[in-house]
Amino acid sequence: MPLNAYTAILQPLPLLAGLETQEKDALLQQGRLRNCAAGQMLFLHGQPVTHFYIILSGTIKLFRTSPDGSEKTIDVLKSGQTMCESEIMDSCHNHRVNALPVDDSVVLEFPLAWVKQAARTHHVFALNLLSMIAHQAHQAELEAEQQASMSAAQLVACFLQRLCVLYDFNPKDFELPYSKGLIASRLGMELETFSRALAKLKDRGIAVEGNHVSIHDLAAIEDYVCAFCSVSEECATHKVIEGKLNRP
Amino acid sequence: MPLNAYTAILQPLPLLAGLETQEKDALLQQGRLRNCAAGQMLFLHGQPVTHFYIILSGTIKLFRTSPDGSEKTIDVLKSGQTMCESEIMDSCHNHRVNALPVDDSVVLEFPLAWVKQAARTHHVFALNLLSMIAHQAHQAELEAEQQASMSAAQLVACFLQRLCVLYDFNPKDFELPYSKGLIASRLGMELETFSRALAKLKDRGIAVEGNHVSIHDLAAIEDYVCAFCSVSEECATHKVIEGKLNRP
DNA sequence: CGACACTTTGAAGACGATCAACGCCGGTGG
DNA sequence: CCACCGGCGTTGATCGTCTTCAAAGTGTCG
Repeated sequence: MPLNAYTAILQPLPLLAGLETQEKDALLQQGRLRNCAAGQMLFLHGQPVTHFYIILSGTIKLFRTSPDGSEKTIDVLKSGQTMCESEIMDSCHNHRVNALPVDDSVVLEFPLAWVKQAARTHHVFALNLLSMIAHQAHQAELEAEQQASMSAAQLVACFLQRLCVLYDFNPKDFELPYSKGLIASRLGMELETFSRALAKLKDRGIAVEGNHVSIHDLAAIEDYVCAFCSVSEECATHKVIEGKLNRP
Repeated sequence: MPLNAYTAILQPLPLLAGLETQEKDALLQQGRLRNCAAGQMLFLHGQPVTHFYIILSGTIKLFRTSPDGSEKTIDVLKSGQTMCESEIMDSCHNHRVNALPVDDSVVLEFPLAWVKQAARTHHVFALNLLSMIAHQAHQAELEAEQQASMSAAQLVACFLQRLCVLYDFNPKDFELPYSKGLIASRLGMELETFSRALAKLKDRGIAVEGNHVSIHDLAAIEDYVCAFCSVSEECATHKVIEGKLNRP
């Protein structure tokens, strides 16, 4: 069965942390593998929530559109991330966002009942779920705060750092995993503003040429960005990045 | 026992929905009543989370301070609302905000173990908790989006509407429940901006004199504000408000 | 009455959005 | 092989909105 190909993604899943390998396998077997072509909506804002998803490969954009036509990217997800965990639990059982694969993607999809059943039978699963949702709520709050209090350039610097952690990139030298337009939208700014922000970051030791990024002088970036993080522990991102830089 | 005085607040609590009256009472008995003088911090950002709180009377401001001294009000809570439900579940077990009573307030406080125990023994409780947290996460996201896409005046109009629902005010005629400075901070804007926003709203049928507010011409407000809400169902606020206006 | 917190108003400045034009590149079709 | 096109990104100029600083007005409470 083709699920084996994704063991490296599925076994370390935080949602399943604390379960035995066999228990994990038993749960995962119940999922349905689904290929999603780039550009083909996976689900729509307002539709009833029917499934829970684990992304196995590709990139999926979550966004909302206002009646006035403007589009806000809520998040851009990669393999190993999950979709709809909090939408499932919200009392209004409709999707709160549109989901659109940016690349050709593969997801593992589970019916709602699966989540409820898993939460009932495995206490750990329920706790993991709660913890994930609570954490996401926190992140959303934090991001909102940062968007309000940081300049465009700071937001970009911050984003690049997070990117390195999420994708395990070496900050000195990596490629943007998706287009600048998408990044700008993710950061809630116009493409022009994003472009100008990159120019400003040149002076601060972040060089971006085309899709290639290299971050030098981490200390400077930290001063620039982290002064606005509310609490040092919340800036654990930097720790991870430092680790990367100091290694080979 | 003095808890009886708050029956009107405690019995309809969404967190306890679906439990028998006696079960609710048994759970609530384990809480400790606590008086909080205005201006005395209830807990601090970064401290370990030790309790879960139900607000019985008064008003409590949740906020964060940046190292640069600026202060962001996350929320302003009233009786019947709860604190720390999602902080409890987050894996980092520290407070993410400061809590400061604006008025002299009374809270019912429960140790962490109480929440975990209640979630274990009452399935409904666990589900309510999850649903609340998921819903809050959604609200935070939505608010962030609105802050980015609406003008100051629109945000204020929107806020006043929500205020009417939360406090069961008659939109034609009510008093602001706390200071304009606090409202401005809650909306993520400067007091001056808030003040100017009120001036603009005069033309649109929202009159504010001192602490007194009267909203006429609800249709106009809806056009003004709701065009930016992502989906009509999410604008249920308006339905409630209309109900109020059409009554007596 | 006077101190003080709260609010309003004015004027200047910063920042991002918007509009418009241009450069760059890969693909398509003659 | 070259010309044309469309998607993507950059750059410049302008505009509106919010913040900031400063000053004056309002109210309450001793």
